[in-house]
Amino acid sequence: MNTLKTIVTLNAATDACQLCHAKSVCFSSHLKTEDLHRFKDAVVHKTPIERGELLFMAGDNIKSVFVLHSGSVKAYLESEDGDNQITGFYLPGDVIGIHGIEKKCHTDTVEALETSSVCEIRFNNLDDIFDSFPALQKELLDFIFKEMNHDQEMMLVLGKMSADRRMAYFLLDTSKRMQEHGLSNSRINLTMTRHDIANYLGLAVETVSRILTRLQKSEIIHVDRRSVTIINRARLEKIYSCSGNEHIGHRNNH
Amino acid sequence: MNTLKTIVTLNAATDACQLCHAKSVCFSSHLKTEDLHRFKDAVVHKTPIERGELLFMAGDNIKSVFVLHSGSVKAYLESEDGDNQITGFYLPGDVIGIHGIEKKCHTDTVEALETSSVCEIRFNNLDDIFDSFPALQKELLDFIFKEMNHDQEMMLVLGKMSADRRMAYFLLDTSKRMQEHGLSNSRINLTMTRHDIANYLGLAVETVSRILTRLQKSEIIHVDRRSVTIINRARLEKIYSCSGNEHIGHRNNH
DNA sequence: CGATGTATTGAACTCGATCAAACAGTGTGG
DNA sequence: CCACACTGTTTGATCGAGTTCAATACATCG
Repeated sequence: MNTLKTIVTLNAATDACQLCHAKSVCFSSHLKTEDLHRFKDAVVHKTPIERGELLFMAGDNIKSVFVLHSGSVKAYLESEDGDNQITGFYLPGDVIGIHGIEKKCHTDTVEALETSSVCEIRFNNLDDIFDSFPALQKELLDFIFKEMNHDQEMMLVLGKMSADRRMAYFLLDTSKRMQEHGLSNSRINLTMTRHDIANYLGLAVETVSRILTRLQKSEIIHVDRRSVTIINRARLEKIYSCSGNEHIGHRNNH
Repeated sequence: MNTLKTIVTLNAATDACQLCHAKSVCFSSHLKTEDLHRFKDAVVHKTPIERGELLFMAGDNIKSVFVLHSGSVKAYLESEDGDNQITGFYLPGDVIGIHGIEKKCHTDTVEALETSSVCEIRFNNLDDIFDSFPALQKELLDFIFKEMNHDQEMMLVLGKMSADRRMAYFLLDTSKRMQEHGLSNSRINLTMTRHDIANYLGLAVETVSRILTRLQKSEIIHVDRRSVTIINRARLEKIYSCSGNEHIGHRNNH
């Protein structure tokens, strides 16, 4: 378990990007055709990794950046006591493995939530990353800044919000991100466990479970195992934005 | 209150960097002499801002990046309900105003904690920021990545740690950063209020106050108003790293 | 001085954690 | 096909860390 897969270079690497179903959301889509060829030479497709397997671990040397091709993964920081903190969930098109670039080694560990595959963009020299593909520089930076904004937003969520608001935030944010990645924005497919959600939001599993149940009883969402459908987005947004007012149902409303 | 100061270009801009007491910690120290001249032309020194005044606000257009020259500032996110979240405290040499660059407007607000001054590095075009001074590119990126790692670390602090651990983290981290900036690492001068510390750590003011008192009674730190001296760093580190064990004194140990 | 912002301390309360147990899927192997 | 182990999820009952409310102390400054 948790072994790193060996790298397999595809013969058809040149065509791979054209055929890639994540093409439209991949940051390489911003390259001009002449650059695209050089880019493809740097790209290595890795064999899929299974649920629970690691893409890399905190401490590993960084020699490349990854773009998630299919599936979904979680990134987490390892704490001194085994109490990890999930820092994010990633979807196809997302850039992975940029944290700790300046230290030349990963600061986080990335683990597959389901069978997933990535494109690995190799660099001879880490300092090259921003020089090799000038056209990609802006895209990569945009991604880095988006990541920073997300992390700061999480500071607000974790530092200030009630459990209900955190959960509402998670559902709305996941919905938004799925939409940005070309997926349905009302039916959310949770590839992570309740435990992962709880960890990410700084809550206990039981709390996550209870809130989901309450949201369902209030007919704001519909929950079926790992599939969550947003029924009443307005009320969910109200729970997220309002600190008071909109409460989720009562103990017994029969 | 809270008005932005007008910009004053110093005649002696060329010498300013040489004379600057933050020179050794400023990222411009990595420039070669030929670049340094071009750099100085881009630098504008702003008149000092007083405690409570804003350097910029969330939503303002970004047309430059700042380096803190003297004093200290806090950055915070504004929440929909007036409940802000402080995302960081900055010391001389720190780069400020990089969040939201890809959106071309600030995502956070920066406010002086004491009389402070900054160097403003102007850019004609935001996309220039990483092209104008190739030698600075790495330094600026290092700073950005360091910031990202800090933000993620805060996710762990806010998501997983007890109030005691958060406080220990804050004291140790502040101490470390002050040392990196060439200041004493055992006597910490807190330029922010208890309220700010509480906000930053996701706690109530009263909790911060109580923990400081307890830490003092246990002879781990000495508190005198805004000045905190670390007496027993080992025990403080134990509180930070251990989740259990090392507890801070008892109610009454007389 | 009094006035104001900041800090401490005490008492009561609450949200969410923890503990405990049952339940639901999903294999796995006889 | 069923018994089983195993992992993930739900639900209930209890507990406690930290919040909230309230009052007081302290520092600084007009």
